[in-house]
Amino acid sequence: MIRKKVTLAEIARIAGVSRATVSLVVRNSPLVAEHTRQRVEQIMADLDYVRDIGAARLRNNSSRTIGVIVPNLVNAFFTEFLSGAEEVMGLDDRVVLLANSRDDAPRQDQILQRFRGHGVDGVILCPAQGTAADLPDRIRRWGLPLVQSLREVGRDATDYAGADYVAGVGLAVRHLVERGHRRIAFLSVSARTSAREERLEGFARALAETGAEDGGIVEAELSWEGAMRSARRILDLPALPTAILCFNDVLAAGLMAGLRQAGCQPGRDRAVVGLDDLPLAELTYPPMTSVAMQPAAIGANAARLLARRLADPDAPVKRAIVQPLLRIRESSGGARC
Amino acid sequence: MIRKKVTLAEIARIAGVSRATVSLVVRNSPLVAEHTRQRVEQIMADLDYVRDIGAARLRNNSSRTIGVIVPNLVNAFFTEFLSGAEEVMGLDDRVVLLANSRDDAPRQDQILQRFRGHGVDGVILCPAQGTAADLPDRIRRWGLPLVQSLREVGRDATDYAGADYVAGVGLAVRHLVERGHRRIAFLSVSARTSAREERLEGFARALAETGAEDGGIVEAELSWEGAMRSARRILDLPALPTAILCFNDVLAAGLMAGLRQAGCQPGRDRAVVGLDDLPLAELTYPPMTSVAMQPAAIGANAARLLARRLADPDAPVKRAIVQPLLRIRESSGGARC
DNA sequence: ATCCTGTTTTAGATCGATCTAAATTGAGGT
DNA sequence: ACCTCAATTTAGATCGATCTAAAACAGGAT
Repeated sequence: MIRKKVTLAEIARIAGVSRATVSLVVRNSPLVAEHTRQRVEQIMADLDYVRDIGAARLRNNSSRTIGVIVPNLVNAFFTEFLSGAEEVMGLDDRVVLLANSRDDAPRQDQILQRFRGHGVDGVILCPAQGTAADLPDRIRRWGLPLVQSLREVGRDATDYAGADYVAGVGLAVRHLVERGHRRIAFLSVSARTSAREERLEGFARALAETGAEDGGIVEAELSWEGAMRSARRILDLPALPTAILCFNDVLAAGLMAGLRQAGCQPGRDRAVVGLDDLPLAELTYPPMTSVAMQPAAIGANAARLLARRLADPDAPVKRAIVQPLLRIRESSGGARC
Repeated sequence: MIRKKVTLAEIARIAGVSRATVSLVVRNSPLVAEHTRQRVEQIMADLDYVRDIGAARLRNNSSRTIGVIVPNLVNAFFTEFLSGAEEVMGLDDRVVLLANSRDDAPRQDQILQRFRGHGVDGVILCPAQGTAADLPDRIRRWGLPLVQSLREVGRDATDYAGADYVAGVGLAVRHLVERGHRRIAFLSVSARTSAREERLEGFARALAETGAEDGGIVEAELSWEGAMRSARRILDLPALPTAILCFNDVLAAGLMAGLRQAGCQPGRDRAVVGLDDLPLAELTYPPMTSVAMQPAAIGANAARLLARRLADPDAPVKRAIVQPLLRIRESSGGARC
């Protein structure tokens, strides 16, 4: 019942032409005569021929496969990113090899080896926490085109797709200042990544520009529960901030739950602002003010950068930076308690 | 600076043995003498040899690649599923080709062809809405092992990994009945999938078993906003239900927002219960009672079923069904207005 | 020395598509 | 009839690893 695989050679035999000719037809070469092309295409359709891309790659070195490595598949930030990248790759008839580094650098190394063995044409990498700064260089020496995204190591070493985190944090801080907040705290994460540094830098800069006071930087584990537990530490800060800006929406949501548990109503007693504007920002109570980083657009950019790099390996290094948008909802209200 | 690829032949030349021997070393065959193995392995390590899996597949027909097709990459239900599957595949040193069908059957067909061309060893498919019932058969005729998951067409046609949706809905209904609700509505989706049918069937069955009254079945578009708009229609139902069970958490969250907008407080005035227990269930206000379907566990099961099928193509068809768990929070409170 | 046996190693073909360089075809010009 | 030139087609090698079937080798036993 299971038919044996239909190959180029078989099509050629039936059509009475050589394998080379059929190969030209498959690749839409203008070299074949129109009537030959039609006959061969008819036969391919009849026999349900599927071109073996692996075999093709062996010869011409293009697998139409790209690897994508993300540090997390639960956080919507990364899955929207992935979704954007997959979408654009599909348009180009490329296929995505997916792997989750779980933010673990050794695991990430393994994955890269695996991808290498599978002959990917290029890699989109969101580097795990603790990735060695020379990783981009090592990858380059393998002859593997690389685009970093969302995070990066070795700044300017490779093409990069991201959002302007610094500006995004600036939007949030200015919004809070306009609402009359003077002392703003930042709920950060412990994991050291470029995304964290940029957000912290944006925070410091925006404080300087607006003249608002640094309400303190508190670190939480990157999880809903971690942020919830951090509420206590924030309320115990020597000089109580009236607003708290959070590293991302997940932390902001957890913090809001924690504050409420401690009898403090976010959006009324304390302002809370998130970053990323994930769908969950609309679901929290009260709905969360956040800054949209548009991860799907970043993913799409990353895919386009990689496509460009594959087309021209010697093109100059390029950065595609998405501008963030402030989404005002209700969690950034006043400060009464 | 870019070194040429290191091949088996090169290792063989340097080690002074044949390609065949090196190949045996690569595959950990017991046929090679210990000292040869060590010498060869040393050289492979020194030269940073990476085995070309594509070339290997061409000969022995195993690419250690499996395709996963999901209908959506934004809904956490599917990304958790994906995460579970990717995880287990990685343990087995397999790699995941990911694609998003966007719940579109023709697109899904294209993807399958693409996967076929890439020589995947097998496919985990969550069939798109409107998938032809004979698709599993067609895929079988291609000689491509298939596991369906989360949804299925042509029941019992293939291995299947899922959750017991019928039982899950039963848990929710019984919980509501225990809380004193007698008239329960169901907020469903328009997209026709086996998951929808099962949940509806579970609803009908649970009503029959508990003697509760069918409060009506309302359909919404599968999105947060769609559910929000449906609140009006539910409140306009001829006989107002005291509780609404929703097809999934996304709908339940939207419905809760819509109800609140209409001046009805979920969890106090009307009970709302979701299905799936996504992380967002903890973030809604009030926190949502839901039934955990454990998509990550389902994904892991799907991967294991496929691994089993690859090991033994003639094994009998098997189903792996996860038992759902009721998570009681606050949205399933009383009915006062 | 010779034969046997079990252990290691290997030459050469193979998977399916593509590349190179060359052959074939056919039309038009002389 | 012969030559040119462009348009088509093709034989054969090639990519890198694995398979098959057979060869080489070592260590006893005779």
